[in-house]
Amino acid sequence: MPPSSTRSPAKASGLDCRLAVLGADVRLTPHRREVFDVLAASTDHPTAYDILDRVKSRSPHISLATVYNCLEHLTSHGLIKLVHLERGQSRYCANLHEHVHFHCETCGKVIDAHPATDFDPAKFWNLPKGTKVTHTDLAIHGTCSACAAKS
Amino acid sequence: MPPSSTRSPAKASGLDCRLAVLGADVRLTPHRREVFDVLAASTDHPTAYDILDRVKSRSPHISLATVYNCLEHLTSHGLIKLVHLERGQSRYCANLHEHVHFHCETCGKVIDAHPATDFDPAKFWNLPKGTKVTHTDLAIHGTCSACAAKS
DNA sequence: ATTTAGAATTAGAATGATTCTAAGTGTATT
DNA sequence: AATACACTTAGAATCATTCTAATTCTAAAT
Repeated sequence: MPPSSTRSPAKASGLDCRLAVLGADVRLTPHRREVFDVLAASTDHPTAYDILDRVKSRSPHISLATVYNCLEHLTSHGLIKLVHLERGQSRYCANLHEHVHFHCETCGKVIDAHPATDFDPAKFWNLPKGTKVTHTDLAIHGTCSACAAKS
Repeated sequence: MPPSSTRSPAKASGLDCRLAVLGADVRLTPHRREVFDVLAASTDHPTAYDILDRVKSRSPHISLATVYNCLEHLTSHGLIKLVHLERGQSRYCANLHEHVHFHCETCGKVIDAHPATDFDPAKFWNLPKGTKVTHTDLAIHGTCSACAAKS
């Protein structure tokens, strides 16, 4: 029986886990919760396969399709972000704070970089009139300090 | 017979086309030249398939593999750029001026936006010490003016 | 408690994009 | 003419992702 008189708009299932993110009370099935927890505990921007491997230690029978389903659900509900840096596998990121991605072209590592000051793309680039911006994705490519030290 | 006494470092073949880009004298085979010309004449950030279709009007027997080979060659020689905005097909761009990409999430259109003023990512984001930046990729997602007007 | 409806999960097939392979062709130098 | 080597090709192979159909699970209705 639900605790409040009206049903939550998002139907719950499974163990009915909840996650308070950005003021919203999102309910998650056990698998979705595990996928989220794995990603939240990762700072290396794992791919779907990486996440499958990590979730398997807790849920050995989870399938890749379910991981993709969970990631899609979490992404569309704004709990995680999808990162496209290169051709090939997409990466995922549970850091919801405003940030950009530094991508080392030598070792492939991806590092979050947080803003030092406010940034408004409209100030720097001439967008056609009437354009509405919902979000921006900045990827900074180069060599990380560790790789730069080696060469 | 080559015009100068020493051979160009990049061996030429075919009709030995040349292209002066960014001060360099790049030699191109006919197919590479056609792929470049098609892309240079396009402002819509075509995919490899789009480019295949357009090149076919001049060279009906060109294959997709050759288009990919040519695009890879042109990209690695800095004559064109690869653009990753979404999952799925990559797009290509012959605009070598500093610019960013506006991506309409409604109609999928991609528009180049040129800088209104100088932009240095290091001023806005805290990168670890010793990091070397080679280039940045900014994608601005939103709704283009045409799609915004419709809704 | 049982039934029902609908969402979640699964394995595996299907799709789509890209890369690889091996053979063939062409061009330039020997 | 012979050789070497880059370019091109078709098709196979690979990789990432999505789809499909069957199954399981949960919550609500009976």
